[in-house]
Amino acid sequence: MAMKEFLRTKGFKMTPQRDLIFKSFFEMDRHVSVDELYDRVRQLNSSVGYSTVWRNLKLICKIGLAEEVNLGDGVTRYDRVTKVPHGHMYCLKCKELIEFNVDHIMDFLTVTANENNFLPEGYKIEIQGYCAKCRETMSEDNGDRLT
Amino acid sequence: MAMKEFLRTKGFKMTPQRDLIFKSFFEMDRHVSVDELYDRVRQLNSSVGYSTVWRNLKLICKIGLAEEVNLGDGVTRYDRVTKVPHGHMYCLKCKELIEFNVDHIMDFLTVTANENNFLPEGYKIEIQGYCAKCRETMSEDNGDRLT
DNA sequence: CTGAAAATGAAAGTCGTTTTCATTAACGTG
DNA sequence: CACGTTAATGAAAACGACTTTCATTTTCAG
Ligand SMILES: [Mn+2]
Ligand SMILES: [Mn+2]
Ligand SMILES: [Zn+2]
Ligand SMILES: [Zn+2]
Repeated sequence: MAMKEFLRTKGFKMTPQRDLIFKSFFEMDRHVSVDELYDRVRQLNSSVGYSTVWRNLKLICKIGLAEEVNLGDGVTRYDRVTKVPHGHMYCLKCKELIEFNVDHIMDFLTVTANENNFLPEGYKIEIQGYCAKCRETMSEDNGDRLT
Repeated sequence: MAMKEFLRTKGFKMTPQRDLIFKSFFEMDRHVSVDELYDRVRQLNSSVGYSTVWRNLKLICKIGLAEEVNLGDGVTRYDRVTKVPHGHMYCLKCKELIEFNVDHIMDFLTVTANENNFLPEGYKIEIQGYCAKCRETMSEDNGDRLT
């Protein structure tokens, strides 16, 4: 009942679809795309519409429980919000996202913003490349171009 | 003639359109989108096609003179490559991109990648928020929600 | 010059995202 | 509970940046 109450205070209603979508999102791996969540939700209730999943993902962001992540591959992913900001290592081959702690950097970024009179709303720290798993695979397949 | 030679060594040909597009790109503010460059090029030669501008921007990237920048607003921008990696402060209101030095951070990112056996190909360091100019405007317009 | 290969421009295609619209459901109120 | 207002839903269409296709033109090495 907690989520329902929370939503009410913000002027939103609870529905069976919404309940299912929210629960599925929080149970799945963070960083899901609309399609991925849609597929999962459909397994549990095949009548839920794509736009409903999309709208609820947006809603989850609006109420501050997730944020959109854009990695330049044309697909928006949704990342559960945690207290700790973090960075992402993004594998260009398997698309996996590995998170890493970023505390060391935050001071620097904050100061930089300040110096420029820039009001920060969010940060994005990303390393693109190839994950350990893919590096193995790739070096087996074809010499070792990557090491 | 320098660029023409350079292209030839890579198997590409020089054309009047290409020449115009390349020159326009390097004269404009970095971080242009296809549309922005297209508009500029059309001012100088209104018969150049959109796809030609697009293809040449891709080419500039392929030969290593620029890279794509994605900020999650659905528009790809093209950033001239410089020896120094840098971060971007991205104004959510006026879309301006302010660059900042990022040397302090690179060590940390390199080490982080290493620890995870991740092979880095590129980095993205971004601060999203509101630039000095927009902050002024906004606080005039409506109290000072932003300070 | 000539011919093979690359480049161009217009138009069409792609694909994830977003909006529209008619209908249904939620839920505070009486 | 019944009601009325308002939000939510699902299907389909619209959107828009990006990418490809294809017929034609241009480049440039030989
Ligand atoms: Mn994350
Ligand atoms: Mn830049
Ligand atoms: Zn991988
Ligand atoms: Zn601004």
